[in-house]
Amino acid sequence: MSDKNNILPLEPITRTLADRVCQQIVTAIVKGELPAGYKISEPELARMYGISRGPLREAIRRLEGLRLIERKAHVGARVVKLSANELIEIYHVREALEGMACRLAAENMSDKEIASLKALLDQHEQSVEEEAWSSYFQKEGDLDFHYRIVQGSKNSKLLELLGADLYHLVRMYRYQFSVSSSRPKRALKEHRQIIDAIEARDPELAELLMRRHISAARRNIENKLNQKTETKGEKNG
Amino acid sequence: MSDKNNILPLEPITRTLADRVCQQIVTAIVKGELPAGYKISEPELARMYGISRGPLREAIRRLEGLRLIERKAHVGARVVKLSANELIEIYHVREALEGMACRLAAENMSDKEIASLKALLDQHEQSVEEEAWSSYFQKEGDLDFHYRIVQGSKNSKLLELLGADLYHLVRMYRYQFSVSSSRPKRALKEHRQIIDAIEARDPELAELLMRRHISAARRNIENKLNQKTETKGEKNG
DNA sequence: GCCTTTAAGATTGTCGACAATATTTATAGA
DNA sequence: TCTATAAATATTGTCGACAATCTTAAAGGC
Repeated sequence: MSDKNNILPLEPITRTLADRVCQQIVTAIVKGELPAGYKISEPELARMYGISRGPLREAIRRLEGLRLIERKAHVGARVVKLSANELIEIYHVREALEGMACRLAAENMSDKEIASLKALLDQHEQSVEEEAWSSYFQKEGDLDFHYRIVQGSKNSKLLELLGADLYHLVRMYRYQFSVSSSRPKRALKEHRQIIDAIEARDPELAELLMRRHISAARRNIENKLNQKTETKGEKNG
Repeated sequence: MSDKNNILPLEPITRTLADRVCQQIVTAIVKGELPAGYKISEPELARMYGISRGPLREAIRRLEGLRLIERKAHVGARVVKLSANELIEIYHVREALEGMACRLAAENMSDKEIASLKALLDQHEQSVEEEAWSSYFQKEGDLDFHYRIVQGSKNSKLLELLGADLYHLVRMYRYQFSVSSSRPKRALKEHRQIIDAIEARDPELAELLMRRHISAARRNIENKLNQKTETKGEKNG
């Protein structure tokens, strides 16, 4: 209580330089400020963020763990450039993982969490009807719903995998392709069905509905991609 | 084609110090030479492997990505100590992920891969009947089967998640608890059913069987753990 | 005798410099 | 003019030392 801790940060502003810079770079990549495929120069980034190469390398290593950058020995690191195929792959993984999360959530989610999630959906519905359901809120709101279900599964491994490894990639994709979830009302309805199944403590149904929900999103993307390639004309036919 | 490449290593002997040391530490952890919960001292390990702290920190950071080490800022790193609960969690994740992998494998696995996998099962069966099906071969053989199916899914994200994040943890668990798969003949029979479903190109059935297979293994472990806690007596009743 | 405070020790975080490797550019030969 | 070799450059990998932080232990006060 002396004069040493007179300024103690309310938020964990910084635990270490690498931590802080890592978060900054994550944001930069997700928002596209560091574009996909960008070659990362260690001295350049170090100068940009005002730190030495040591902590920066630590941050880069962590970003690699998050699958946001790829690195080759003696060559360097690049921001990942997810192909259409990889995006489809991610949705297959989400279908499996979030389906299981939903099943477990139906068993382990507390009544309080369920009530809170239903309230969130009410909020979303209001946004939809006000047609203020645009861009930012939609994206974050949708992910918020899915994230809460994963939390409700009470399975820390699921949370790690979906949260750390896939969450940022999906966010990056949505930002850069500015994907509107295509049919907000339809998605909201499916969300309601899911939470109803969870509230009814019906694991089978909850998993089934979540898998359908994500599977539909995947097929939607597949269709869009097919249209694009058709528009482009036949290149390698 | 000059004298520069006269000695090109068949195996990637060493790409970088961090790479090599990382693999060494993985093996050490899996085999229990670095016991669970062990406090990792950077100077000590650096001296042990004859490298500086720089590459060692790089390796430690990678190990953290593989979930084999947990680290806290300014405190240090410890070898993970997976609890019974976490082990169950991992099996839930495996059920979801490998179920999906099996579904995709039924669609994407080549006839050649299927034939090869059936040959592998013949080999396993022979080992069982010779009762040489003990310890090492059993563990690695089982994982080999599962790994090949994941490869057959042709989904690189699945391969990353199951290969990098979960594979080593399962290996570690099997080594340290020296778990025998309880019923080798039963497991082999289930493996045959699975490959049959894949060969029949029946994704639904393939996924169902794989999920049952892993789910059964999980319940088996749960039972053993319950027996243990019962034997221990009631502690927090 | 127990708790608080303070100081010592050890460990991790950070930095700048050097060495090894890959890429690029320039030059010589066909 | 094109190709291949070789030097030059830039980038990454590695190292040792210093600074900040946490842990442990001891001393003083209540």
